[in-house]
Amino acid sequence: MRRDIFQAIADPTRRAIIVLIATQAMTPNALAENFHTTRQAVSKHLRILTECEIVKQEQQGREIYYSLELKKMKEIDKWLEQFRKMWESRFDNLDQYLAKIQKEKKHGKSK
Amino acid sequence: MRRDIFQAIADPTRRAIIVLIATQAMTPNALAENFHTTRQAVSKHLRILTECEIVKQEQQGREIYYSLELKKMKEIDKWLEQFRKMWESRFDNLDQYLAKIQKEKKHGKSK
DNA sequence: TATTTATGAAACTAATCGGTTGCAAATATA
DNA sequence: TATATTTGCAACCGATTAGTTTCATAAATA
Repeated sequence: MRRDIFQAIADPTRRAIIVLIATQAMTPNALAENFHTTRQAVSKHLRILTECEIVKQEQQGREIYYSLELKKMKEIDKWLEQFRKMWESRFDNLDQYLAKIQKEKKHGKSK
Repeated sequence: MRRDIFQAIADPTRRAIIVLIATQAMTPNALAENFHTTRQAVSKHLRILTECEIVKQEQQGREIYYSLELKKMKEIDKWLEQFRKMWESRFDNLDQYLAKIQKEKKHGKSK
């Protein structure tokens, strides 16, 4: 299946699952209790998240604990990087500009 | 239409559009030249991006220039925040630990 | 061993998605 | 004014999506 992490986090239920397992590993049954869907639906979401390597499994007897693969979240962050530079540079430049003209006002024009 | 920013960025063409207009405003026609789809398909993507307020329009005669609404990108960043805290505390600590033991290997145990 | 529990997978369905073609409206140009 | 250009919108279509129900398997428990 041709799924990437951006499609994976497009679904609100999957985002909620991601948030839930971020702090502690959970079983499909425990996860399903948090949603108004069947356990099987949650299982399908977990399948997709597993395919994208966003979650990892750890079997314990007949239970399977799912937990978050944090480094995959970093991939989204990496894509955002290019825009972060922009919004940071815009405001930073404004700050610098304001600081500059304020300095010039005080001390007279000096490079 | 029940669309949010996460669904908006799920489509690769829309992500490419976002990147293209991030640096300079562009018309639908100019944008369409960058993809193997019709202008109308690009127009539909722009409609979705507009509904999500990810892009803003500026009419100039019969042309419409689309540009990025940077602050919407920040919303994704905001969601990522909760995970960033985690990976920074985990991986940065790991990096520091690795750097530390490497240093100790070279120079002998020194703080 | 028989039963219950936890899980994934298959088959099906209604809704949505991304694309197309065709058209209408508005603006620029001949 | 007649024509060309730029654009958005509607209607349609095949593929995908998220959900359901049903079933099979494996592990725990009675």
